[in-house]
Amino acid sequence: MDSDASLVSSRPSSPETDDIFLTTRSKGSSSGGGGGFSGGTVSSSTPNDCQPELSAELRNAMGAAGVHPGDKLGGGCFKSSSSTTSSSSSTSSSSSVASSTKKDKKQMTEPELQQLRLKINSRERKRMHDLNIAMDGLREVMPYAHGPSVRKLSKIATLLLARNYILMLTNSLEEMKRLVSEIYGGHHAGFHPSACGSLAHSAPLQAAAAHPAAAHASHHPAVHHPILPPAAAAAAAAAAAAAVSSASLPGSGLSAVSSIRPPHGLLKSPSASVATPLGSGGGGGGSFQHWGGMPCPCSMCQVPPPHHHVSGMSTTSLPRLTSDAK
DNA sequence: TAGGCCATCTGGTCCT
DNA sequence: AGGACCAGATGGCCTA
Repeated sequence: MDSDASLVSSRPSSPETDDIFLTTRSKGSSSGGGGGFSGGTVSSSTPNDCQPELSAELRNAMGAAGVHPGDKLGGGCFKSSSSTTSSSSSTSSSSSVASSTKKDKKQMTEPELQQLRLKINSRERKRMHDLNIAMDGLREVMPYAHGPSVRKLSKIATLLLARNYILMLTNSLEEMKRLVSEIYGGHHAGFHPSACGSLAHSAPLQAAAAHPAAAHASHHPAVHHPILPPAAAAAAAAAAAAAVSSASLPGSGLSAVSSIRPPHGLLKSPSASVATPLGSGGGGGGSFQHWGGMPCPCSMCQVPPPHHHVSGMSTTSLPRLTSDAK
C-alpha cells in the first residue's frame, strides 16, 4: 500500500495509548494485537494489553474503583514484578504512586508495586513513542520514502540510508563549491570554497562544469527529490546520471550515486501485485518504480551498485536486509 | 513455516 | 529519589 500512512495504520508504531486503551476496555477485549499491543510480556503469557499512558487521574480513578487497566481478561495484565502475579484485579489500591515510590520496594504492597510498574512502563512506552515519531520524521525527509509503491523503511534502513544521504549531500555541496569557484575564476567573493584544494578533481564533474545543465543536474544527485514531480526528478536524475554515474566522488571514494543508494534489500515491496519496486528481485539493475508508475531512469536504478566502503552500508554488511530484496 | 520487524515489558545503570 | 536510557526477553504481525 502506501509508504507511510497506511503502513503506520496497519501496524502503528506507537499506538495512541490512551485511545486504544479506552477503546479496548470499552470493548472488553483486546485489540487482537493488531493495535500494536503485541502484549507479550515477558513471562506471563497472558496477552497483557496493559494500559498505556494512563493519565494520572484515570489511573487514580481506576485505582479507586479497584479496576486495573488490562485486567480485561481476568488474567493479570502485568505480572507483578515481585513474583506473585495472581490477582490482577488488584484490590483497591488507592495508594498513590508518588507515595509508594518513596518506600522501599520491599515494603511496597503488591498494588503499589503494580502502580509503580505501570508508571514506569508508561514512561518507557512514551519514550519509544517519541523515538518512533522522530524516526518517522527522518523517513519523511529521506528520498525513497515517499513513493506509493515503496514500503515504509525499517528503522535500521532509515538510519543507514540517512547516513549515506548525509554523506552524499556533503559531497555534493563540496563539489558545488568547487565548481562555482572554477566557473567564477577560482577564489572569489562569497564562494571561496573551503574545499578547494582539499578535493581532487574528478573528470566527470569537470565535464559537468563544462555543461551547466549537467552540472546542475549533478548537484541534484540522482535522488528522487521529494518535492520535484516525478518527471522533473527523472529528468534531473537522468542528466545527473550522465554526469555523475561513473564518478566516484573524490576524497572519499564514495560514489555520488551509490552513496545514497540504499541496498535494495532495505526497501520492501508493499505487495506482490505492485511491479517490484525494488527492481528485479536480486537487486540487479531492475527498474525501480519509485513512484509507482514509470520505470525509474535514474542512475541508482541503472547502474549496478558500486562497492563503496565509506558508508559501511554495503549490502554485504547487511545480509539480512539484503535478503529482503528477494 | 521461518525469518524479519516491531511493540511492549522489565530490570539494571547512569544522570540530574 | 526519580527519570532517562539501555538491552534482553517475549510474543504478535507480515511476507516470502
